[in-house]
Amino acid sequence: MSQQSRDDQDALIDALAQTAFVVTAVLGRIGLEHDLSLTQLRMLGVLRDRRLRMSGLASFLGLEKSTLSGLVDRACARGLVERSADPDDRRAVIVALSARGAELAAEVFAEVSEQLLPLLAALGPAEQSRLRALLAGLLASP
Amino acid sequence: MSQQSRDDQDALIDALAQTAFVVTAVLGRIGLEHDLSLTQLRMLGVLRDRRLRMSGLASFLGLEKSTLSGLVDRACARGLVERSADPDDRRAVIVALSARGAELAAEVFAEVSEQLLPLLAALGPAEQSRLRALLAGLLASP
DNA sequence: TATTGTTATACTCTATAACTATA
DNA sequence: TATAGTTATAGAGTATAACAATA
Repeated sequence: MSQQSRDDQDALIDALAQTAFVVTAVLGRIGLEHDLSLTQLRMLGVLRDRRLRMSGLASFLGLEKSTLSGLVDRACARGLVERSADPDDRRAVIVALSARGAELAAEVFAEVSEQLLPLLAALGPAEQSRLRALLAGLLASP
Repeated sequence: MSQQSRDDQDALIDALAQTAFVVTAVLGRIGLEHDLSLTQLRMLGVLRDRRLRMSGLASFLGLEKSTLSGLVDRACARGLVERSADPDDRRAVIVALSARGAELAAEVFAEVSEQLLPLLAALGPAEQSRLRALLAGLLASP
């Protein structure tokens, strides 16, 4: 039993797309309050746990290296990230959060949690666990 | 029991954000193949079931009216949407999909389903139902 | 006067192509 | 020759401010 009709699947896909838009909108709004585009926000998020070369960061974000040059330029000018030389390869440039960038990233991502939490409050604790497990399954699928 | 620890909630928020990025990436990639930005894609999606005035469409998409003017200009130039007069208010402009726009929208959104479905295959039928219900609860919350 | 939409302007994000420096 | 980054250029998306036409 419990067959999935075409309509059921469509409804799920719709729900997923809408959820994506809602979450993205929250990220965008919080970013805006700190003068950060979604891309800058993602960059800060990626750099929270890592130091990367320009090329590595570009492929992480799915951007061309020329795009990243501009992105890093602007973040650098604002003192959020820093470029440094790679001692192993003099062509390469390492990008890392500055102290101020790390501080801002922590602040922003705390706000994100804060603003998504009320959304989650619509679900009970058991349901939250269940949702977490389901999304984990989804994300693991490659 | 079944208390939610801080870490559990953070994990759920992380999963939500990642899901949003994955879904958005799929939408973006399919859009790209048809020379449609995410915003153009959303506009087509909104106009699938509605005819709207410029102002209505702008607020639907969360954009300034001036932004929408350019967006509609470009979509118009490609023959995807059409402007027409509002008989009730000569200041207003009605935007609607053209025949070709409707065709493209149907095609693109069929592709979206096609590409998200395999992701969903990671879950069994009962889990899909459960996820749908949970997301619906989430989206209903505000 | 207030509202609807467009235009002018400016900035960010994005890619492609050409270039420099290093490997 | 090939790779890492930057620069030049161009186009889309975005907002603010000024404007025209209509209500």
